[in-house]
Amino acid sequence: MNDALAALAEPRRRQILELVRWQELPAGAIAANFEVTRPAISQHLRVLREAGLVTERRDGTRRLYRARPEGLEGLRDFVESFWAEGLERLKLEAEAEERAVRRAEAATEADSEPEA
Amino acid sequence: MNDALAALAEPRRRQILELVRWQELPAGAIAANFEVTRPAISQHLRVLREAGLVTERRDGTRRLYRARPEGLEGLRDFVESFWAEGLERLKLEAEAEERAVRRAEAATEADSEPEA
DNA sequence: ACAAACCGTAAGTTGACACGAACGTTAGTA
DNA sequence: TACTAACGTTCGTGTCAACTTACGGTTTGT
Repeated sequence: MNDALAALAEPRRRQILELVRWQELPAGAIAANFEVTRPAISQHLRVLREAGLVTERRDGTRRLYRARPEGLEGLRDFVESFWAEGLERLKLEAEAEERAVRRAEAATEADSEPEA
Repeated sequence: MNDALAALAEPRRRQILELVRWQELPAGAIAANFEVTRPAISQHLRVLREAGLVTERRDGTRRLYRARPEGLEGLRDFVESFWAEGLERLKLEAEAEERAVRRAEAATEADSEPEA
């Protein structure tokens, strides 16, 4: 999960990941979509591969890359738990707030009723 | 989503986020949990705040911070869609592979049967 | 064996960022 | 008003990563 976060933090690597999301593409074809040099893309592909976000398959002189969704599993679990538990916390606080308001209202009634 | 990824890429910011996940804490108390100086933590808190991952509330001279799970919504959607569609793609490919195997088996039977 | 195609690697440069030291700001207190 | 506490901010420094250029390696075709 840690590696996936660092790999995804780079915008260009997210673009590369989008490219090989549905298609299997050779490194040269991927590099042709950007304005940076081919070695730069090659380095990005290595980071993505070491993070488990892409697979590499050799076909003759070419190397074919493809997105690997399983590499996002750890990050998915992290985000999902943080998201779910965070909303749960907000819900509990909202309920506690509501109870506090009701107590305040009850106290106000108790104060004003003797006067009424 | 973009900002959240860059903010979470830093390990220390993830630790800070864990600290204020359930508690609301002042900057000094957060800094006391680490071996870096308070200004460094203050800068991290600013990054987290600008990324929408924490809320800041002033109480006298102190500033209280707390995790803000809604800030993860964009990143959650990104990861979730990539994850779900990726697994769907793998499933479709597995089915296509199975059909190819069946065709190959049928062709083998058709070749061998005339000899039998 | 030789050349071409495809790709990764090594070294150097540059920009971004985390960090520490010093200073500034706001709020509470005598 | 002085004084202190709790933070934030600015500036200079070191480090890391993305990029380019140049080079080396591997596979395919002749």
